[in-house]
This record gives sequence, C-alpha cells and structure tokens, in this order.
Amino acid sequence: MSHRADVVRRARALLGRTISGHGVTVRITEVEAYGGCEDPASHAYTRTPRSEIMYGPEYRLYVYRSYGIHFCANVVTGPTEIGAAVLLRAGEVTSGHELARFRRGETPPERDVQLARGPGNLAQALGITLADLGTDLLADHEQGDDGEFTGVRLGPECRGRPRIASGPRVGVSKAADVPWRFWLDGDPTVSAYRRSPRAPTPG
DNA sequence: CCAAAGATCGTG
DNA sequence: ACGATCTTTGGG
Repeated sequence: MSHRADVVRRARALLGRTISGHGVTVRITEVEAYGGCEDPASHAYTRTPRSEIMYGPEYRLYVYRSYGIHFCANVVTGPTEIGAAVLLRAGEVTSGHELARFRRGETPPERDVQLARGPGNLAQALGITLADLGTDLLADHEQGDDGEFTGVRLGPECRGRPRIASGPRVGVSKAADVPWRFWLDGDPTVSAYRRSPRAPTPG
C-alpha cells in the first residue's frame, strides 16, 4: 500500500468520527488529505520548523494560522518519514451548541449547520488555537478540578459505511487535479467548494 | 532585511 | 471582487 493510498484511507476514516475541543463536540463531515513530502500542496512539502510537527507521531494536532485571521486544525497521520496529515474542513456540532454559537459570534440556532462549516469556522467552534498545537488526540481524557473535560480529543472510530463523495481540494493551487477532498454525501454542514484563484483553469 | 503568498471568510 | 490581518518563507 502506497503512502498516498494510506493518507487517503485515513482521511476517509475520519469522516463520521467525532472530535471534541474545549467543551464542544462535532461529527466530522468533510476532510482533505495532504501527502506530506510527496505532495506539493502540503505544508510538509518543504520541511521547515512550522511543518516539523507533521514529521512527528501520528494523531497529534497540527494547527496553523491562515491569512492572519483563522486557525486550521489537522490530524497528523504519518508515517514520520512522510509527514502526511488530514485537514478538518467541516463538521456537525453534536454537543456544546451554546458555547459554539458564542465562539462563532452569537449566531442564531437556525444557522447551526454553519457553526463548523469551513476549516476556520470548525477550529473556532472547537476553541482550537496555536496553544493546542501538538495535542495527542488519542490520549486519555484530562479533567479539570471541576470534572469537566478540557482539551482536544478524537472520539471512537466510526463503525458504519457512510456514503462518501470526493473532489479537488479547496483553495489549493498545486496538485489541483487530485481528488483528495472527501465529505459525507448530502450532508448540509459540508462547506461550499471554492477553487484557488491561482489554480490552473481546466481545459 | 523585506516582500509576498497563503489549505479563509464574510460582505458587497 | 475585496479586505481583514499575520506568520512563514525565500530571496537579496
């Protein structure tokens, strides 16, 4: 099995799985695979201090700031010599709605499908910042003094076989031909597709 | 040192 | 189509 097939399989396996962040839980509905040093679109393509975490242990959290405004959350999937990772692009909030709405700016409940739609919004809903960089997403839950769970963790693996659709990655100008964006077919929380302004025009 | 680009989002 | 806002990266 090639490394490319490996990160793709792991990206698909994250769909339907839950991730909890600082009191909010979402069911992951959209992801993108990034093939590390073998993928020109990956931050790990050029190995630098920022991307070093991607060459570390699997199921750690890679967080980066996007356009000076947003944070984006990724799951490092290994192997360590490749530095592959999966960007979490969208999810459905399943608990902590009040907190998620507050973090997103007091949006009304009728717009809950948008709470974690788009990678920046997903990270914001979960309260993920650079302070969470490197978090072990599979570690045993930590609890504060009040007994409430704090931190970022993945839930158990999804058992079912959901209908998965795929297409080109959003906002990516390099390797725009590979269909490494995956989402739960028909799910209303999936983000809108916007091609990179720099992507080569097809045809 | 400096300039430029960027795995975005909301608004117009 | 554009602006907000800042880190990382690479070139001089």
